[in-house]
Amino acid sequence: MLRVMVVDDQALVRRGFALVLDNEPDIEVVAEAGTGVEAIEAAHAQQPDVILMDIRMPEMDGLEATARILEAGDTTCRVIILTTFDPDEYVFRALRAGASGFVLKDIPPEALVDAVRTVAEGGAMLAPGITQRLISQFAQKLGSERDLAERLQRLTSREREVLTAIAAGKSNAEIAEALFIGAATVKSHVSSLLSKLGLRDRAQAVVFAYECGLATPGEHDVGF
Amino acid sequence: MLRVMVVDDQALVRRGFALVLDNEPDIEVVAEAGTGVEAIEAAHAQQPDVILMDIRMPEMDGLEATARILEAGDTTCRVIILTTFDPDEYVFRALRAGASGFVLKDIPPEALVDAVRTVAEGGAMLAPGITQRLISQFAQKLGSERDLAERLQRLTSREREVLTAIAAGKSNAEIAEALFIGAATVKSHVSSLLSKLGLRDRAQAVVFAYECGLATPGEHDVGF
DNA sequence: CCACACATCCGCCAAAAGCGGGATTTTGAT
DNA sequence: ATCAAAATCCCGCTTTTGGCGGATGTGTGG
Repeated sequence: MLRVMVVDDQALVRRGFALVLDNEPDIEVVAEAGTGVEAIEAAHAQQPDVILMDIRMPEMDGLEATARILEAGDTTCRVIILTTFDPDEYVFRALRAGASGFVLKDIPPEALVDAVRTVAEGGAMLAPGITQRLISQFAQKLGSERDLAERLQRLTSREREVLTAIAAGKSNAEIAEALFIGAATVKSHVSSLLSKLGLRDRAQAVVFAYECGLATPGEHDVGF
Repeated sequence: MLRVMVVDDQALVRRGFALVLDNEPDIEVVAEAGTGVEAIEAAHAQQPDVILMDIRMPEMDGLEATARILEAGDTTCRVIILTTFDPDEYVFRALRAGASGFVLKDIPPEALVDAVRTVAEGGAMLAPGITQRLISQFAQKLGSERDLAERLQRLTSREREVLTAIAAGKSNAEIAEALFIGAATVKSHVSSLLSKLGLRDRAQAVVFAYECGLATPGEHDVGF
């Protein structure tokens, strides 16, 4: 039995969703909440499997509440964000908060039920437009890498190694130490790869490394 | 009326999907193809709205065919990739090729029909697991950007401007020219921002800019 | 076998970058 | 009005960097 909680400040909306879900034999609405604070308390007390969370609410908005509930770590529940209209500005915050779904309130009842089941099973469900945008953003990044990656092949393996190190923010001396070669040799490799790639300095080399996918954001700590 | 094309090397599978779709009043299967090459020809000739594309096929796989069809630009059709099992390795290629959907073949018929309609309307439809992974990857990246972006706030607006220019591969002289200030001033800003961010040189500054999202791959040409 | 290309290595030198000062003006907030 | 912060500029000084030339090994193909 799927234990679901519905969070919305409008009681009528809340009851509507709750009725739709309770009508399913395998779904049980175990809690309702009208504010973010209530939601946090109820999530802790009832430990639902899935939470349907509205964004606009008094006291604390749904995204903040989502983040707190999931950060607490004392629960394994998953959250579907409900919104009325253009989700553009909220979607990134929602994903960062840890939401597993993001659907519009005009979703057909069957689709909502599907979404709850899907999310409970570990999947994710986004409104079609959101998915489309997520894909676009992803594809754009991957797309430009191809032609640049070809230029990478003109480098020797040693040069690629050096370029990777440069893209990690290492100085020539550090690269020399890491590769067990002389500092002068590193400079030679650097000069060579800059020339081959048509770049001027190591800063441009870092840019190139990121643009072609040799380095990708989120890989290293920027502790330096 | 939605014009749909089904591409799969197994005739039975093809017919199965085609029958399901043709059964809908607003959907018409206008073409079928058994190979990637056939798919390209048929897409050009029939101009379908949506293409259901299998991955594994002789002659040319579905991803390659998808890329060619969409690259051609003489069509506005959208593609849903069909696959049997673990799509892990194909997902990125598919998204890069321009696919608007990625679903497993064990999808329920109604859901497939939904997917076709959704995609035709400009949305996207991914298998729940895929969506989940896409979200995870996104959330991870956004997460690491968060704290770094805070450090960005310690900079003055001018310093952020300079940092952006550095992240574009510009030299101090070029930055000076672009901002209508003296080269010495640029050096001051650079020194200041490096100090504030705890970085050593401009190469690390570029890394920081990419890691915190100030610069993102795929934005500028690496023509320099 | 021997040229030739290529990768790898090193030293020298000029240019750029980065550092630590200091000074002036503009801007904003109290 | 006043004070603080930011933005602008300047100047030496040291370190790093990048370009140039040259040395060595390792193949590959004529």
